[in-house]
Amino acid sequence: MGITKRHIHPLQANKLADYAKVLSNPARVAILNYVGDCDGCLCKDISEKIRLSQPTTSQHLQVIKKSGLLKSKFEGKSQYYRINVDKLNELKNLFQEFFEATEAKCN
Amino acid sequence: MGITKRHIHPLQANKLADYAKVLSNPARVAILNYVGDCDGCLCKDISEKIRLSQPTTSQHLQVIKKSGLLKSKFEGKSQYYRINVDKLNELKNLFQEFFEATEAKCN
DNA sequence: AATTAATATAGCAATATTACAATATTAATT
DNA sequence: AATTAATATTGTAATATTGCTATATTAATT
Repeated sequence: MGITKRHIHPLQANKLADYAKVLSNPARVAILNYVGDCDGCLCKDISEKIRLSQPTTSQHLQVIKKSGLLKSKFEGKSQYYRINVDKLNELKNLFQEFFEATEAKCN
Repeated sequence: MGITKRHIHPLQANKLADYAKVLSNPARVAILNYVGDCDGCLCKDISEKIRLSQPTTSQHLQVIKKSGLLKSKFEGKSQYYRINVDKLNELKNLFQEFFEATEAKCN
């Protein structure tokens, strides 16, 4: 035991929790804020901006990218990160629906 | 090391991450779904519904309550949980603003 | 006062997360 | 070919999370 029992919960609950987990670390939120600001960001720049080491930043970037919220493009040895706006909208709607559905039940 | 470095991040990033952490476990999302449905739920009923033990459910309830998303009232030995709709709205707006602000930057 | 019922707490084991330094990989540049 | 620069990977340590069983607490009921 000690591991989350995903299989006993509804799919929707697992999905929301998975996305929430991406946002559950302030470094990742800060990264998303910064990547939104610049237009194509490098890992090195991000790591300096958020003041975490390059490897730590790289790992966070991979976690966010795996969720689909970030996309990236290599140009030579440089990898430029951008927000995936489609995915961002998907999340916005998912959270919105959760909050509204939960609120609607309370009447 | 190994602990999240909250102090290096903006307050807003920490705040969003804290709330996201509450939603980052499917059991807690399932609890919120269920408590929304019933009108005043008991820990025991919730634990049966979400199929986790009573102590585990109790702990999740405390985590959610600490965030403000749930409120409760004792009647005798029974504790009735309800959604705190005001807090729910606060979260809805917080997430909404995050998604919209992030999206707005991408233009 | 003893019993019952609802909830909370303590203690534990398994696993996950966070962050780093050191190193490896990769691709452009000299 | 050697160097540089950007990123990724490996290994590690500290801490956090998840869930359980066993037990404690609390308040109503008998």
